[in-house]
Amino acid sequence: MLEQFQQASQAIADPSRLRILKILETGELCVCQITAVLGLAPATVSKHLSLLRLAGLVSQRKAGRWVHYRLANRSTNPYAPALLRVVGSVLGDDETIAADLRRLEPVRETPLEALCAKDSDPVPRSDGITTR
Amino acid sequence: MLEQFQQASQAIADPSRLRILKILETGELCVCQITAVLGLAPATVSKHLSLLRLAGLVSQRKAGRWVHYRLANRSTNPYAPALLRVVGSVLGDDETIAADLRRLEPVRETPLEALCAKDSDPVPRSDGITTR
DNA sequence: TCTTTATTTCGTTGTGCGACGAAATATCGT
DNA sequence: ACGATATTTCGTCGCACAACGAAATAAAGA
Repeated sequence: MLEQFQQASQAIADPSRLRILKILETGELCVCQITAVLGLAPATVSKHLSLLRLAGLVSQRKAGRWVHYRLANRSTNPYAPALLRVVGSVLGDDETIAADLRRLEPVRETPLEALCAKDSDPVPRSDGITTR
Repeated sequence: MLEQFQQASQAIADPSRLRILKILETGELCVCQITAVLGLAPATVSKHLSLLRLAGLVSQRKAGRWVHYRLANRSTNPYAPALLRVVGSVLGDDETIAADLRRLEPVRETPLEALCAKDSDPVPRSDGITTR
């Protein structure tokens, strides 16, 4: 019990995972879309998603080559709903989160085949800082 | 903003700090009382309390030799109230927390002068495990 | 003032985790 | 079956932190 609460609260206590949860609030996303928005290495994003899934905060759905993640509805972790509710009620005015959501828009427009292609253009950050 | 949320959620994502918050829900306590209940070294408890205070989850009040801590009402951290509310609504049935509360009762009965004396008897754990 | 003691600070040690690149796995399209 | 690619796993590095003992600080009482 105490361990489960710790696991879930630890999962939301990381900036990258928080950013993932906030963009997932707009709906299901596949790993390469999340990677494009965050600007982190695929391995890093995958690890974060794995942790979020173990904590019961997100669930996954395999569809062909792609794995789609979404916020968990009925969670295996009894503390996930309350914590997800807090996350959802918060950080609406954070600049990092807002920038992620702006970067997410064109990502959602682009077909997965084009977005995930090896030589596809990275989604630029609005502040001009380049990652990777 | 993101940092403040991270700081507060990281603060609640530790078993020892969670135990501290849960016993503080019954009211103000001084450091030596908390130490007696948790069975951790004073330096460790002090560090945890310092972190909780930086995160805006608790506030302190100095009274003579003793420093009393309580859950923060009006916090410096905008995310503290929501997270404290979650903590308060949860873990009522956890055995570790329940044992802490049982150990807390006699601690509250004992005057601080007797409780904190160097050679005072430690409050035994109900499960027989001895710490330190 | 001197002693006692509650609390904090300091320094150390062991552990956990976030980041990445490289390698392994799985699935699609040819 | 084969090559391409999305995702995960593995191994590593650097850093943050939980725990403690020892030393420093602060306040009470003699």
